[in-house]
Amino acid sequence: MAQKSARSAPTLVHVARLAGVGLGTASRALSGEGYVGKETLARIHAAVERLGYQRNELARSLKTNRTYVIGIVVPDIGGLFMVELIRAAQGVLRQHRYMSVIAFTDGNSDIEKEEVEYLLRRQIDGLLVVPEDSSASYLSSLQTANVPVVFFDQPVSDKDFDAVLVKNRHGARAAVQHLIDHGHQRIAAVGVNPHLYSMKKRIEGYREAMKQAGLREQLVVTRPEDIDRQVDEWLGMKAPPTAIFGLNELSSIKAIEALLARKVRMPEQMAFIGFDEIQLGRFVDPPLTAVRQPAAMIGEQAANRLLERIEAKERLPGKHIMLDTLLIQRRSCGCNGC
Amino acid sequence: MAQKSARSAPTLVHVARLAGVGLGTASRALSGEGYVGKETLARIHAAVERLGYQRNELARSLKTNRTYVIGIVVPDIGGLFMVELIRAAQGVLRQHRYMSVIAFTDGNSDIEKEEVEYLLRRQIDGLLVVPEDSSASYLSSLQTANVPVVFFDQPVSDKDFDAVLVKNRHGARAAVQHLIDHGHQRIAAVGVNPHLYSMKKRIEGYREAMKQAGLREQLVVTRPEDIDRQVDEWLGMKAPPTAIFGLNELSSIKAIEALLARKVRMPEQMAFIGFDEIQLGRFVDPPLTAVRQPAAMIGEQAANRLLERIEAKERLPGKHIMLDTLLIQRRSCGCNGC
DNA sequence: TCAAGACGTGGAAACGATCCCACTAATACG
DNA sequence: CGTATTAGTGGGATCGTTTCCACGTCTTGA
Repeated sequence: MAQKSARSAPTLVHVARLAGVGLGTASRALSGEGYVGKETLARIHAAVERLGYQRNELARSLKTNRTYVIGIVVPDIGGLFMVELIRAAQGVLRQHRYMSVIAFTDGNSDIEKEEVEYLLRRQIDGLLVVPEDSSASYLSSLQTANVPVVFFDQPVSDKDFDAVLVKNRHGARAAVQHLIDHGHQRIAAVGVNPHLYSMKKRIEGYREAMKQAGLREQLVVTRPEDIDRQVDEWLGMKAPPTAIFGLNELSSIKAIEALLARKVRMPEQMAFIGFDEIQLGRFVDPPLTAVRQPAAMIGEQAANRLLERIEAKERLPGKHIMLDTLLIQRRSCGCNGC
Repeated sequence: MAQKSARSAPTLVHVARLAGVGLGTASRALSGEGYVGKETLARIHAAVERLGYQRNELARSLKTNRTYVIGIVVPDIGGLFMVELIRAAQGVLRQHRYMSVIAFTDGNSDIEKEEVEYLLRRQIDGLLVVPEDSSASYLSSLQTANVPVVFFDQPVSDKDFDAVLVKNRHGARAAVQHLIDHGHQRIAAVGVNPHLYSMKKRIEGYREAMKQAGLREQLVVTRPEDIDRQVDEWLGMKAPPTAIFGLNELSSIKAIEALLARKVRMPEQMAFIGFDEIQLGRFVDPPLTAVRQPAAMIGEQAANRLLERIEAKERLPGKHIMLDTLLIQRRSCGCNGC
């Protein structure tokens, strides 16, 4: 049981009473809608001041059917990518007077479903979700609750929903092509979480580039903790790869960690490009070349689209927004100084 | 205006009607409190199923005066420290069926006040705050709203409030002492944000250690972007410092960045210890020695204390919980292999 | 002079739950 | 047999707002 103050918090009724006005008038005065006399207004404000009145947003939301709360559901907040993305989305929402609540799912779709449904019960006005898999089990709840949703980073199978995506396939392909342009023939790729949409697309990109150049794929998708061993294996081959492509942040971190630990010279002995920048990428020797995702832009675009949907009176058709990646050329790929 | 579904969401009234029972009975059935017949229960559940009923938590909270929402207010989520801390707190809260909403203040105390007051209006059940300065302007609002609060990382001047803190002074002192034990005489310290409580305490620790050893202080507290220049200046001195102590995460990053850029050999030419671990600390050559804060523990302890306060019927006295730091000895301090 | 508007106001009915109270039936106990 | 007690139920008041409606009182302009 929550403790109660001796005198519990003042309500609008108290304010109205103290100001000597009707309840309706007090409400109008504070919401700023509708007529209210200048002098009355002053009296009401004085009363508010005196009592330290704070409006109860719960009651207000119940009546207006509007909470001004947006739920953001993401798997995790490990890397910079998510942080930036969330921050950007939050910034946009905040400007429109929405507050956001963030829920983490740990990459578990059951938790994801649970959180989404809980948020719906809380009557949030909108939802931003990085879904764990494309067949999210709560899609029907969303439909019936009729709450605007925008998906991030991974689309859902139902075409009625919006999604903001980056060109994973295209970005991966460009990165691998860049390695090929440097003359590499044996290019290995390493990743985790094969069921993720973005991972699939990046793998596609890798494959396309390799196939087009007539090169043999060396693709390993595994658990993070096995990457170290994998790098070892590659280094031990008679004809080891001369370049590694890290398919996401975590893979890149593990791979780089392994390479650094073995004092492999980059890029001479092994070139490297990662999808996603990693925090130490700029400092490490050599600085890491990487495919940068426009995290902030993803966040902004998603938030904007969500607001659009919330404001819209009619039902909007689903829309996919595709964003470009950018190849940040530093030195681990063999470029120098660019 | 939020769009409305053709048929708006079903309420308990609809459920009760469909099941052919009274409103009260339906409520009791779903909350699980009070008597309700076995057969009736089944009928109600069937109705819930049929209608896809989801309880409206807003209405419920309004009546029960309990939201099961905790606000977490932090300056920023730049580094690992905050992420870990928040995650830990959230984990504990989640287990007790509380959901948390996170608000960022950008280190701006006006935003901080705004966010806290907004959260209070939303009738949250408790608050976890990393305050920007100890004289937080909204303390009186907190008192009158009578909402349980626990402060993190920095206490507020009012002794009635709880705070979970780390032994900043002690940790800093131990780190500097460690450098002294390695034989260093000229130990510089660099930091930012002098008004922060934690920064002040660390500076105290640095000073104490230096004074006790009879060494001359070389302390610079400045803006992050000036650290590069500062390191330059130190390196250019006739008798340059032989060790640097980074007073927090950001300072350490900037300093290390500067040292790496100038290819300063560590620890031979310059030893380094940072307060707070930095993400690249483990990978950089040499691996960085650092004072580790028990981030997860801070989060847990704070969450637990908050729950204690929420559950308590009487008014609890303010309590400070102090946690130990840990010196992670890697190689940048001159130790090797330990 | 009178009707039409603009201003300004108070009261009551929601919003969707909880929960207390009153009431019935059936069982138990002396 | 009378009276507690337990199990089960329905209804209404209530949480703190917003919002609609009715009803005044002034200005206007024809």
